[in-house]
Amino acid sequence: MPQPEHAPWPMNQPRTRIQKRNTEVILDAALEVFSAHGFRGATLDAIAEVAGLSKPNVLYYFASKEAIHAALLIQLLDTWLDPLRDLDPNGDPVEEILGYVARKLEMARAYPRESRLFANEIVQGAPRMMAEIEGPLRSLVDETAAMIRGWIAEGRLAALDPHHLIFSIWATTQHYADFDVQVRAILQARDDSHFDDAAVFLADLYRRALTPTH
Amino acid sequence: MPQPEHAPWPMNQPRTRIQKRNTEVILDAALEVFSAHGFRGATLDAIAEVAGLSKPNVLYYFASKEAIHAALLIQLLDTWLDPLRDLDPNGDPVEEILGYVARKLEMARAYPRESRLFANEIVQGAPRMMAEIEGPLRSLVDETAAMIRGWIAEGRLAALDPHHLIFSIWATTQHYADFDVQVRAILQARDDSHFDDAAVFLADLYRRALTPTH
DNA sequence: AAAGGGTTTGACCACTTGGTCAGGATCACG
DNA sequence: CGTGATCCTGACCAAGTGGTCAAACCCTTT
Repeated sequence: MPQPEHAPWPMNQPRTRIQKRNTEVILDAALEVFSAHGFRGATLDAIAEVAGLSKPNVLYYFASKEAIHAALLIQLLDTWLDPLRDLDPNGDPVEEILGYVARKLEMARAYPRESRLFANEIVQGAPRMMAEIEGPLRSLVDETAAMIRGWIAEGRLAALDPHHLIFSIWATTQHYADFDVQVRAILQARDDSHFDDAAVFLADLYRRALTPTH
Repeated sequence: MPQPEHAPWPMNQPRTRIQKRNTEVILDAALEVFSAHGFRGATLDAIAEVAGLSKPNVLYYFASKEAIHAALLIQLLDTWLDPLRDLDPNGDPVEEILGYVARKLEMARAYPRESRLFANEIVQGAPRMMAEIEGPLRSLVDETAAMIRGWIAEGRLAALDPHHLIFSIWATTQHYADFDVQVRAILQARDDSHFDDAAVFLADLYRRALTPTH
């Protein structure tokens, strides 16, 4: 009878100690499984096993597989875009963008599963994220693009298409998380140190490309 | 009784007209489905429906779901790497690399499904492609990196890490295929014309970054 | 036109999957 | 304590899955 009707308590602030622990454990396990197999490829059994819980118990905390996935995505997009919001219109343009590249690369190193979760979703057509992309994400990108255009007009940045510049930064940094196995196989990397080389490379690349030529 | 024992005729040159047509139809349908859902997310029923054949008939031409997937990947990697082989050690370094970028972007435009098939496989850990990556792919990349290092030593190219340069080219060009829906949503693109802008941007980016400063 | 192969299919099977449910175990609090 | 709410589970189900098979249906060749 007292089964929660999914979910009666506010997801963001669980009511009991156990709720807090288990929702966290489940979301972490789900991140592991969804990022490794995509939505359809992930199974509740796998999530339950990684979480160390029984399948019905997982479904006690989340109404469905969809609900777990949705909870993950909502939680993700915000933190994922934070570095972009940190761009300071009053800073030095080249250094601001280089800083953004560095922060984005650092996220790829620290949160590869989140990056792959995102990648899986987009590659497969973003069926559960289109609204977020067309709404908040597009707005933020457009604002940033306008800011960059301003810098270019002031002659403080080389003239490059702002939107495609942003795309290229996303692509190059997330590549080290999404295509991790390929990068590691080619570099025969045993640890994370190639991220340092990548940081140097990307700083060089974008500094050379973005510094205005007078 | 005369069921082919999977597959008795050489896959590359089917024996009958019908075999040729149906294997092609199946592989095309499989490309569609695998690239959109990943291996585990794809179903034989879906492939059969897209192909316009019955499920048992699909399994008459391929031994299993795995076999279809393998046939696709084998066929893919070669053509995928061809542009890299076209780099001419005797050409102008900057123009050679810009040409490579342009060809790679053109492939992303012309063969987005192939790119996404590849992306799905790598993002999910490349469980069925590791051998190819650690073998032929790594060799080719290492050779190319050595060539680029030579150009740099001659002062004909800016000093940038060759491996990471190659990664960045893959990342930026394939991004337009793999993250197609995101790119389209942000640019509100209704056709393919943003690929032209991307071509201009990438040429600008890499020309500025790669041209040596004397 | 008959034969012999290549081709196609409906029916079927074992297994996996997301999800349900009744009841039991455990916890928090008066 | 004890009692009510929270937490957990084994057993179960319907739908979907990859794959099999015998029988029927072509299609070509003689």
